[in-house]
Amino acid sequence: MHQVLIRDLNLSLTAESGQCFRMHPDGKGGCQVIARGRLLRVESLPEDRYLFHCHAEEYVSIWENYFDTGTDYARFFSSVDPGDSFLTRAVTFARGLRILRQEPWETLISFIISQRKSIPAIRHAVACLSERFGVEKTEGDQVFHAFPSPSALAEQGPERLGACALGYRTSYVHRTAIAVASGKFSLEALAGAGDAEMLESLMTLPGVGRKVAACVMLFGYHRLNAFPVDVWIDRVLKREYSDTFPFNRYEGFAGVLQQCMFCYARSLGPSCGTD
DNA sequence: TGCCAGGCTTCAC
DNA sequence: GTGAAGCATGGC
Repeated sequence: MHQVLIRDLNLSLTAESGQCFRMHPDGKGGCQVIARGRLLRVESLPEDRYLFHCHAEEYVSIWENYFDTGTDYARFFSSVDPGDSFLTRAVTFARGLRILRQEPWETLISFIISQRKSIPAIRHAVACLSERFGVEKTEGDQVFHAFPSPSALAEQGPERLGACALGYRTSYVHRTAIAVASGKFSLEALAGAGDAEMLESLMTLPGVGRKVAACVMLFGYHRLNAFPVDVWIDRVLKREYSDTFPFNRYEGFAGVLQQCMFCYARSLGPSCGTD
């Protein structure tokens, strides 16, 4: 057990923000998350304190980084143009949201699966792949499955992968797994690339277009300037900004604001509160 | 029952 | 280079 003080952290909002699919709120401000081959429970305590159900060493070596506790999000939010009422409302709504530092591989496959799927459907597919093809582990008296490795997915036939409701994305997942498992595509080497090079490189993978690549950059490589445009953000950019969002003003962290707008827009519904 | 979902690929033009 | 069609399936 390890107790820490973390300001500006909203675990349930982060868990349901659509950036991760194996993090579940406990309904009391805490959560349970499976990531980096481990299962962790976090309890919320009064006055911005959190009880991590792990040793202090594990907190320092893994979770401190995973929850991105070292980044000053208040600085991002306070830089928002006060005259931009939509963005001001979005960052107020999303206070406590963090961009998790997830593993590139899991993020890549999760967002290939995500295309034209709802968030609950993505969760089910990711859970199914993990349960069927991931290594079984235990944490205390709880059994869980790590996210499957590239080779574990590459060696499955498409019919076995497709049993997890991947639909037409099955061959994308399979072919991408083969590319990574064979070493033909190195996610490790990509970490040293510049943003433009990383985007182009990711888009060479099957099933990875501009939007999925941006998600992998933002959520898997913590490139905070990456700005995924999905159907929700596309509606926001058109309705609120007439397709002229001031990216230059938010250079270096536009992706954090994008995630705030995504959460806020979803809370309003498809009409973005215009009806 | 019908519509929509954190889109991508393919193929005309 | 641009735009439209087609795609599998689950959730609401």
